[in-house]
Order: sequence, then structure tokens, then C-alpha cells
Amino acid sequence: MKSFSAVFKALSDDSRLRIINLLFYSGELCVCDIEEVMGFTQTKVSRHLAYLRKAGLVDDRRRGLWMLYSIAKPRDEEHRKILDFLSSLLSSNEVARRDAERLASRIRKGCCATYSVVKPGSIPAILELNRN
Amino acid sequence: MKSFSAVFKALSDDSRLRIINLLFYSGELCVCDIEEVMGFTQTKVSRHLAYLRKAGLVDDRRRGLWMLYSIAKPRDEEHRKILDFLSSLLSSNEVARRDAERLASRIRKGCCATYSVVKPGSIPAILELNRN
DNA sequence: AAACTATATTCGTATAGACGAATATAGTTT
DNA sequence: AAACTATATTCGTCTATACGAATATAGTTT
Repeated sequence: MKSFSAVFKALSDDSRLRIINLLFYSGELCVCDIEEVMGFTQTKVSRHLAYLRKAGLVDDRRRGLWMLYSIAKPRDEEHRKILDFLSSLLSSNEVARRDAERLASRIRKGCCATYSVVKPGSIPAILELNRN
Repeated sequence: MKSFSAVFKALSDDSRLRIINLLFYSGELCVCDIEEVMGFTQTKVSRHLAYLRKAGLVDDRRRGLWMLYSIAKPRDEEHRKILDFLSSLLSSNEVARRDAERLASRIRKGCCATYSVVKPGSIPAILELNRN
């Protein structure tokens, strides 16, 4: 029960929900991309990502200077259920849609995260999947 | 987005999650039954229920001296999705199961809430439904 | 190794939440 | 109407959290 309330606490903040939404949309993002898409300060983005990581909602990996964040790989059935629910909930939200649009535009121009995965200007495969 | 984070904030507390679980299990409960099943103070139960009501997660109705609380009737698809998710999440939790067992035992002996709905000592219809 | 870049952490401040004890309120019973 | 019962609210205290500015850290480039 403790773990449930901890997860919900991590989800109890607008900014964190919107960051999670971006990660669902893009697959993997660095701090500075989120910073610019959302208009948040670096401190704020970094802090929220650390919070989400501690709650087990996002994974991170270092890539040179960049820390790349992604939605956590599900550890078990329960964890997967939570992530699926979140994804489904956010997908029908207007704010989430607009955030994703701004991110898409930035990705098209080539941003940090995608540069390491796909060539700049192209749209990563995961985005095509999410279009449906 | 604001409303999502508000709902999650309401869910970000162990005691509230456990109270919600009791309501899923029983259909309708008064404050004093929750008090005794959980071993919480009256202030604590009342406060948490007020929190849940403001977040739209529970409904209440007065029945004489008793306030009867129940899981909110879903207002729309999104709301229903949240409540279904919660129900499914709690159903597989060990703490939730034990709480429900203590409640069942109290219901069998006849508690406030069930007294107004079914005759004391019997198990209300909604409990039979939830058994599956 | 020094300058640089991306991210993390610390510090100070302000607000929100959790709690029990005490008190207030609303409805009932006598 | 007065005593009673179930619930709600207030009060004071303690802890958690959100935030920006400033600073620290880790890895890269020159």
C-alpha cells in the first residue's frame, strides 16, 4: 500500500504529469529538451525527473553529457498496469496533446535526445507508433 | 491536467487508499465503522473522507445521524476509467485484503452502515457481487 | 589542464498536508 | 428543550514539497 501512495504522490503534480506525457510520446528525452518544450527552469525539470525516478516511474541513462530519461520498463504486472493506465489517461488530455505537439515540432527541427538516436530532422519510429 | 494531479494527490496517502478500498468492498459505510475497522481516530477518518469527496472520488448522503460514504458514481468515461483502475489495483493488494476481511467480520456482526441497508448479521448484496 | 556543457544538489523561503485534542454542528431521542 | 450521538471543523504543531538562484558535479572539448 505504501508503494501505491508513493507512486500517486509522484503523479500528484501537474508538471510531473506533463513531463511523463512527453516521455510517453518521445521514448527518450534529455533534460534540456524538456526544459525548452515546457518553458521550465533547468532546476525544476531535473528535480521532477529525480522525483519520478525515485518513484520508479522513469529510467535514466547517461549518454555523454546528457542524461536520457524514459518511461520505466515495467518490473511486474502491477507496475505495467499503472504505466498503461497513465498512458491511456494522458492520451485523451488536451494539455498533453498540445505539449506533445510542441515536442514534435522541436523533434522535427532536431533536438538533443533524438540526435543521439535518429538523424536530426527525421521523426523517430516510436513517434509514428504513437500517432494511431 | 489540473484535475488529474488533484485526483492523484487525493490518492497519495495510505489511509485514504485503504478507506477507498473499504468502500469498494462494502458499497456504503459510515464514519464510525471505518474508524473501528481501521483503528483511526474520528477526526482522521472524517478529514480523509472530506478530502476524497472534494476530489470527486466518493459520494456522501446523510441518513439520520450517520453520513454514509460510497465510491463516487462515475461522471464520465475518464472518471470511470480512474475508478476502475483503482478498484483493480487494490484488489490484488495484501493490506487491502486484510482490511476487507476485518470489515467483513464487522459486517457479519452487524455494523452501523449495513444496519440501515440490510438486516444485521447478513451480508449485503453488493458484497456478494464483489466476491467474484 | 582549463574552458565548456549538461545536469544535479544545496540553500532559503513559502505553501500544503497530516495529526490529535478540543470544540462546533446537525440530527435524534427523551 | 435538554441530553445524546455521529460527524465536521478549528487550532497548534510538525513534516513534506515546490520553487528559483546559486553552486557543485560529471563528462567533453580544446
